[in-house]
Amino acid sequence: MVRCARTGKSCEFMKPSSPKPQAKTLAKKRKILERALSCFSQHGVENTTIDMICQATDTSVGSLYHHFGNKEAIAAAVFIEGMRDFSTLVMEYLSKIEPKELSPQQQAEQGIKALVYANVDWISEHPTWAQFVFHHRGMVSKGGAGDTLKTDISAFYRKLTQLMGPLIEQGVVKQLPVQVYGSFISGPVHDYARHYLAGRYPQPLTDFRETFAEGAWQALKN
Amino acid sequence: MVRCARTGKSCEFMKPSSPKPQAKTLAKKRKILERALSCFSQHGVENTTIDMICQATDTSVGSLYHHFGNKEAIAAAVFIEGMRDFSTLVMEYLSKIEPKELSPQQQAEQGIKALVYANVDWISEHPTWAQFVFHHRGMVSKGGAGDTLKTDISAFYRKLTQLMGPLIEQGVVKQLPVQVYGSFISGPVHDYARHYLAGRYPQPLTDFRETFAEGAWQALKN
Amino acid sequence: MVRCARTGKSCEFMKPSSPKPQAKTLAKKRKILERALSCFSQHGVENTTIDMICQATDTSVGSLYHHFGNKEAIAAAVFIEGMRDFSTLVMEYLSKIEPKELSPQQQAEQGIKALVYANVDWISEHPTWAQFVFHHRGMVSKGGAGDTLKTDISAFYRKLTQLMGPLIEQGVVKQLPVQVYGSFISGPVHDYARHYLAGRYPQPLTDFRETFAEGAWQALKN
Amino acid sequence: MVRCARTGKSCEFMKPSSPKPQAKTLAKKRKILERALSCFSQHGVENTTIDMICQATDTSVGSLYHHFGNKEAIAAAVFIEGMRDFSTLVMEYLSKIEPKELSPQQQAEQGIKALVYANVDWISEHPTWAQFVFHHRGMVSKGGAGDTLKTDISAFYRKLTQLMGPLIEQGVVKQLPVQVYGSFISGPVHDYARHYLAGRYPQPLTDFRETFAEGAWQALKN
DNA sequence: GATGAATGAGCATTCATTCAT
DNA sequence: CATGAATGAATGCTCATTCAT
Repeated sequence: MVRCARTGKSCEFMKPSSPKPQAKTLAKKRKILERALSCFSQHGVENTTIDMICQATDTSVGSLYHHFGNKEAIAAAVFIEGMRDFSTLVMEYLSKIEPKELSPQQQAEQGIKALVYANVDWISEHPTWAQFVFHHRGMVSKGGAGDTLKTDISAFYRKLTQLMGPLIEQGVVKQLPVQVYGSFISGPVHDYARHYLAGRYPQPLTDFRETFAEGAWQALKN
Repeated sequence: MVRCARTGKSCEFMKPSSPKPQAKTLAKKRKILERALSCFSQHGVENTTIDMICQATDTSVGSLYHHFGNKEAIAAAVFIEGMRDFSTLVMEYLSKIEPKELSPQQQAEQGIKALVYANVDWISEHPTWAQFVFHHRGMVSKGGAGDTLKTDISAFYRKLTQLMGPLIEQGVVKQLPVQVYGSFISGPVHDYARHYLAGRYPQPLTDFRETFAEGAWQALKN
Repeated sequence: MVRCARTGKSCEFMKPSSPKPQAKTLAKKRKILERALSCFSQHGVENTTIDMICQATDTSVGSLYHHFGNKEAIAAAVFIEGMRDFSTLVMEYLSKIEPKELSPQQQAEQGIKALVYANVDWISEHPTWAQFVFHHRGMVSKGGAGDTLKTDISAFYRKLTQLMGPLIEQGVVKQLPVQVYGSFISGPVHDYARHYLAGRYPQPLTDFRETFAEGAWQALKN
Repeated sequence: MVRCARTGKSCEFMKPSSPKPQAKTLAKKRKILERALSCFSQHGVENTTIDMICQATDTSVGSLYHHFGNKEAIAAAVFIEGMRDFSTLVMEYLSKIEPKELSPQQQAEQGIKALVYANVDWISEHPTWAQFVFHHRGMVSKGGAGDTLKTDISAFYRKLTQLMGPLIEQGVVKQLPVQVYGSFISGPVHDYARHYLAGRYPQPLTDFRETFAEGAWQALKN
């Protein structure tokens, strides 16, 4: 038996709905997501009402629920859209490095710095999205959309492991769990960004792009 | 003139409430704060209802409002209580360093590491409180209690500046704004802690106490 | 002039819709009715949504509205379909009695018992339909389909009067309004059936087929 | 751990709320129940909105939910109040019979007829309540109030068994399950009442008080 | 005839806050 | 100081119905 995504009710006859989203529809969904993001980051997810989103997106309540099912699903969709955008940038930066022309040390340094750059640049270019994405990871696990996210994240970690694994063995960087790597790379940037985006720090994040990159490298190199 | 904690209104006839709250009352307040914290961290602040806090604290709605004025004030009080607890630990760790017996490099290293230790240890000992405190800084500025906090925080930064200022001038550590220091010191720890406390990472924070300390030092030293 | 099934509005230019619906269409309508019934009896009419019926019948919302006009009309159609089925059985049972070969007492007894049997048997064979039909008589009067039903019911009572009228005059059964006859005949059966179908009684209705028949006869005979 | 009756949410600290209803409060509850009944019977439970009940009872939404928790619970409370009222009348009628002065046959006849009278009289005196009570038995089992009802009902059946048991053994009435007794006693009355209360039959139920009593007796006697 | 996206009035329910006792 | 009944604005969500394609 299948549950209705919207209602949650189930009925012996229900079948899994076939997913045939039209191009037109997709464009509209994307637009809704962007506007919804703007609401979320202004007021916080909990304080954003469906009504706000309706007005921001020029959509009726019914239509919103027809496409997303519920408020949480909207937030999750926004989150995933942002996460995907971010990880695209990460992959792009990493793919620019040409391992064959570099020494192990150079590979490591450039890899780590590329990750820091990706963080700094994406946050600077998409501040609202960043603020939202980095504060709502928890939200997604609940909604059914969690799977999509997990796929993305594990792909990310696989890439990271693939990159760092050999370098760890060669002793050019410290031997640590992948997660700790992540914390050294994005921790300082996110911490600063959070305060900056909240208006508590005056100097923009980009002023310290090199600082954060160099710091992460110094913290992780052997 | 005095403002009513609840209404925010003020009246020329109001007198400051008796300045010596009874021991009994204080203990009860403390208990309320702890239980409220537990609610907040279970459900999130927005999703914690006054009713939950009432039941958790064995207090009536009326009583709660009599003492705190409104929900936001309760959250702010919880936040401040935690923040104060944390900064007490920070000060304690810092005061253990004997500057006179150490070289500038040693002073710097020990100071930076002490701050990392304080973060790691406090978070490990008070995980719920930590999770709450580090995610709700924004909350307080709204409530009238913001002043109390600002006092605390500026005291903290004054202390940090006082400690690092001379060392920066002597060139033993990089020349950076105080805020960036903060990000390198607490960023990685908090990032890891957030994931760990959310159950996403298996290894406890304390396993990397030294790692995070050494990393911060490497990132900041000249 | 003809009324639009959907809007209820009428217009001088409208023509009666083609009087010979295709076999294909009829079969589909029947299927829809059966599936809709299943929904109604699972969730109750009020709690059955158009969406459920769509999924249960593999039909689009639009199509459903095209054929029936509105939700109430669907329920009414279901009701009437069931009622007609039931009354067919009643007529069949009654027509098996050969009045000419029987004494007035025998005629009366067999007639009354035939009616009880018809109730018991039809309910047992079509439990869902029965549950629905006997609980929603009110529903139809509202919808425009009421006329169809009234025709059926008055035909039923005419038949009953025609059967019992002479016997009442001859004094073999009590002299009572037709409606009271109906209550003695179907009241106990329906009461028991309601509880049984709701799962409150363990023994199936058929176990008491003869009991209910005999009881009705005893209650009504002179 | 305990669930909040209203919210459904649970929190580690919650305790079962101590039931201390004041006299004043109880009177108000009773009034609310009566007015709510009137709404329910006019529009049906599903079609009665909370708002209607609020206006009918001169109560705020909040207050209604403070006392009852949700709409279903209100309906259940109404149902139980009515059921209790009815069973009080049943007991009263039964207690008037003096078994010692009567023959077994007389005992049986008077007992059965007393039950029919109780049905006819209560329905006639409380038509709205009757209409509601006899159509919503299913409703209660869902709500937590079901236990209260089960207690009442089983008490009723115990009484009935206690009364009829010996008479069945003595052979003055047919040997049948208690439930079938119930159907013969209340089935015809309820069937007629349903139609009458719906305005489909002209003659009031009381006109056939004796008819239904005699009919039930004839159907059940040996 | 069929489809399903769009609509929006309507509903149950929540919850911070007040205030009489 | 404590209590908890009362309040009602606000919110997320549902669902019958319409209509352009």
